[in-house]
Amino acid sequence: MRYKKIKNMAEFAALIGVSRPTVSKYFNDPESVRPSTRDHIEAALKEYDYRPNIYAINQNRRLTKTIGIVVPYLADPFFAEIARMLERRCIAAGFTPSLFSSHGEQVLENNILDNLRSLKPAGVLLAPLGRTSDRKHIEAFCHDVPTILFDSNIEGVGAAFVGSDNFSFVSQTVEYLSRTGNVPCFFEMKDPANPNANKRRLAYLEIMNRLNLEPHVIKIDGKGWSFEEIGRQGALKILQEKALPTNTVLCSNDRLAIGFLSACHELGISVGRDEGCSIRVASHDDHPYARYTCPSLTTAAHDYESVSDYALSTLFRLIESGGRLEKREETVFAARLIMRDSA
Amino acid sequence: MRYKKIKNMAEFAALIGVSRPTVSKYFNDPESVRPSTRDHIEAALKEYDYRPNIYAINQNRRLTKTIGIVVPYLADPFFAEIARMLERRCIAAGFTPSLFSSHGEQVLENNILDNLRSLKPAGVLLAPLGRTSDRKHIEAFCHDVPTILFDSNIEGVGAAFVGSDNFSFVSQTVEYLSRTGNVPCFFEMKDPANPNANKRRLAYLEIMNRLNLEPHVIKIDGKGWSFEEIGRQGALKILQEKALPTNTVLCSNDRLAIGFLSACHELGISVGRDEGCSIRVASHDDHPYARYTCPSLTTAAHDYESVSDYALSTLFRLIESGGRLEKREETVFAARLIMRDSA
DNA sequence: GTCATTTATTTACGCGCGTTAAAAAAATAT
DNA sequence: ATATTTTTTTAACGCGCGTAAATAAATGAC
Repeated sequence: MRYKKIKNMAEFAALIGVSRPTVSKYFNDPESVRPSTRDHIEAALKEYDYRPNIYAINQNRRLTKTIGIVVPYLADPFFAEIARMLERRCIAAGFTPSLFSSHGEQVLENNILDNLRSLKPAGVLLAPLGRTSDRKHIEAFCHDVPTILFDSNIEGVGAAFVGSDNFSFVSQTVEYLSRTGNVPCFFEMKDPANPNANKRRLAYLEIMNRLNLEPHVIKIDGKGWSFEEIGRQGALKILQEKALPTNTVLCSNDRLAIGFLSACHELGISVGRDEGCSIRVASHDDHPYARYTCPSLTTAAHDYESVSDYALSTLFRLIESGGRLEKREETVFAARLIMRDSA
Repeated sequence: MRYKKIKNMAEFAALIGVSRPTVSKYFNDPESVRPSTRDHIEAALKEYDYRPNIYAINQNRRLTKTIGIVVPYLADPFFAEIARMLERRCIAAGFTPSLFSSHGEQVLENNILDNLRSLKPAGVLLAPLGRTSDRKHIEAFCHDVPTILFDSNIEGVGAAFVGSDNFSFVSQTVEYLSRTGNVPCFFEMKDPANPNANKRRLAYLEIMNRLNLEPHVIKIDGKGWSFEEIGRQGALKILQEKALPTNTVLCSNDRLAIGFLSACHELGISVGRDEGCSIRVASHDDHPYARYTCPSLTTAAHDYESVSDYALSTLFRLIESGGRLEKREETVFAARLIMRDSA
């Protein structure tokens, strides 16, 4: 590395004895220049440290090499985990991921999309807030920017949706639970923000109906994204009132279940599939911490890998085809039952 | 909102009957134009939707209004939580936060810093990987970009460090544990990536020495960022070998403790401060999930609020003073003991 | 060694905005 | 009404790079 600081591409090109357009070509696509000049430039890049001004580069480009990733709540390890996978794959594909969290608020989601639009990203992967999203705003955004929705679907918005098959989650847990013990009741928030929650309840009702079993849905109060606390409070109430219709509880998602387990422990109620236990708890998502609850949580796992892989490959396809897909695609991946100790 | 799309500032200015330099002035500082013209422009902005091209804006600026936030591992809820607070405060202060995760890898940390440099951010908040960081690379970065380190300190690097006082964490937990029961042994990873871990061990040794108690440090194998699994495996080994020197375990951090609790449950060992329990477990961080473990985890809490507030206000001070502080500052905040059920 | 082909150079313009200096206009003071 | 101050306008240049056309040089096939 040499001392002198290089101001711009012209200076760099002059310094190494190559014309500026050639250097420009190199940065746009290293394969587009002759191997000998490529080597020459690359050797020079090691010597002097020069990086093109990205703002100048992007000013004229209609699209950049940025990919926006928007999640509703990054402090939720589920989204942190999927964001991690998406980021890595973007980098591997030569794009620059840019990560945003809506922190559960519509205003922020809208602001993020506004900012994102002016970043002129090649494409965007958006996991919307769900029920609290500003549908029109998102629609307008998707109209201008190639966008794939993931996790939460909004009918008709975005070029495609990639997510998990809620029916498959619930059918597996319900079947498993009813084959191994008592019939499960369904434990969920009264007004869930996430549309998947509604799908899961409907799936529960349908499956119970098919199996000719009586369904019980327990709806608890609470809003926001503190699902563990909401689950805990809801569970405390139900358990203290002894209002649990069966000894098997199927939570809508793992974070509620974590709260439920916490409440059980507080009240001295033993949870698990063992003889001595008085209650079974299962749920959905396979949250990164579901393995470490006490007892470990029986749940239905997202196919994280497939969802993130497919979301990104769909986005690349969308980008390559100029931002339009023939028709809106919806792809969901089946869950995998993870049998642990809680049920 | 009108139909026609506005290409650039000149077009917008012409459309609303104001000169382009005035519009430019307005965007740089709305206060710098006469109230009447300000109102006029703002009314027009509601009517037509025009946003200046950020790439053109930033091309000539030496510094942008971006603030980079870099954390070592975003899938760790601790960092997700602090990142959330930092982002919100940046937005409130009129900056645009840009969040990056090193995913535990040196290569990625270096790449992020390289990219960040060319983003010309007004300032950067960096929580480095720690032991696995490339010190020279970070040093070079800090030389060019106003940077505040947080969470993990690297001696002499960056304009300032803001974090938590590890000694205060450990002194409180150790005192509490030894006053309420048996003497604690210290449970940690053999080669912790995070420098705080070393400080915590040293603090433990010193405090035990002061209290005239015999220290026991248990070092377990494992590398990477899967602390829960590492803690679980380590605990299983120790517990099965019955190699625990006392019935009170102080884990270096909450994620290890979560793994420890999981192992205890698997082996049927009851954890808690109650009579019937055979072991007590405590730790440090007050991880967002520490409240929901079974039993809930007694721990020492970071002062998240103060750390993030102070880190950002220091950064703003640094930015205002042109990227240099008189001398490198180190600020640490005391912990707060959170007494729950595990010890 | 010649000719066709590929690759590099020269020259020049454009992008959208920051910025500045001088001139003009508007607001305020006298 | 005039002088003074403040604000806006006009005109013009620069930033760092993309890109296109014409020209020159290097390469490769025969």
